[in-house]
Amino acid sequence: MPELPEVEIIVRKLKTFLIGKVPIRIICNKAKLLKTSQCLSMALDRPIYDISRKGKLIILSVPPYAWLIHLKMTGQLWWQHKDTPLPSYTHLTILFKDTEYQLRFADSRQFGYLQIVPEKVLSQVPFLQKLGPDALTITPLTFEKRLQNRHAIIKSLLLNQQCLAGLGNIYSDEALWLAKIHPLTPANTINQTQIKKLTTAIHKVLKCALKLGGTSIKSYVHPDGQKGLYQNRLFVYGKAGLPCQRCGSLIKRLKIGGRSSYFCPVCQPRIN
DNA sequence: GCCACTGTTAGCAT
DNA sequence: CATGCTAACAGTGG
Repeated sequence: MPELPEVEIIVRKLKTFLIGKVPIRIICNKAKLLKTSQCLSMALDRPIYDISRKGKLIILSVPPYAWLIHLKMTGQLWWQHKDTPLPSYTHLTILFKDTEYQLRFADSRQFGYLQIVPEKVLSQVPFLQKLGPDALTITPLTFEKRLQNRHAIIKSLLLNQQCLAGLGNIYSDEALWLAKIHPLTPANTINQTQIKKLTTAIHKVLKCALKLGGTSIKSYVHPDGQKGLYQNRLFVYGKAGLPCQRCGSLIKRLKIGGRSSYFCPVCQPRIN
């Protein structure tokens, strides 16, 4: 569920809670969600220096280690007092020095993980190595270069984190609708003007979602429990059979690579 | 109950 | 290399 705006909001809020805090213990109830190559205790008892993200991956800088958190589809991070009842499917709990608050990692589908690696080898983590440029800051020119030799359809490439990092199913569909591009369009047939429009559309939809606290459809919450509001501003995602807010035609749903794609057949005509 | 669906990604086959 | 399919898992809704 969490795509770039949701992850960015989590990072911003975690910063206000966690910078300078010293993790002293990790309680792990589901071993496969905790990936550590070295002795775990080595990574504890050091202050959190910074928190950032690359695409949808959260990175806690805890020198000389980096803690990587991926929420995948249903992962949640909660910052809660120790006496607050545990959220369902809490698999990891991180305790800190001098506070009764805890960072809790819940994930019903158990696809997410916390991986601790020496900061030195961060650039060798395969997932990070392959990750494309960030969707929030990519320029039309960079985007054009990455699309020009690709035969795949644009919807698949927007979801491909190696092509562009940060978009998921919701914001891909929203951006294509804003840019009036059919999801099945082969990437290498999209002209410069359209790529520029698509880049602008991606930036616009991500920034607006950020401003509204992200999209809370199923499980997404901020670490303090607050929910996003962008689900009220979606134009096409999940809107099959409803009128297009631009032209009134009925929104269609298409299965692309096993994922639902929503689009307006009139605003987003198939050209190629 | 059963089946189809869900916001992600890695790994494998083609 | 590029692309497409499936699995990992658990919940929800028809």
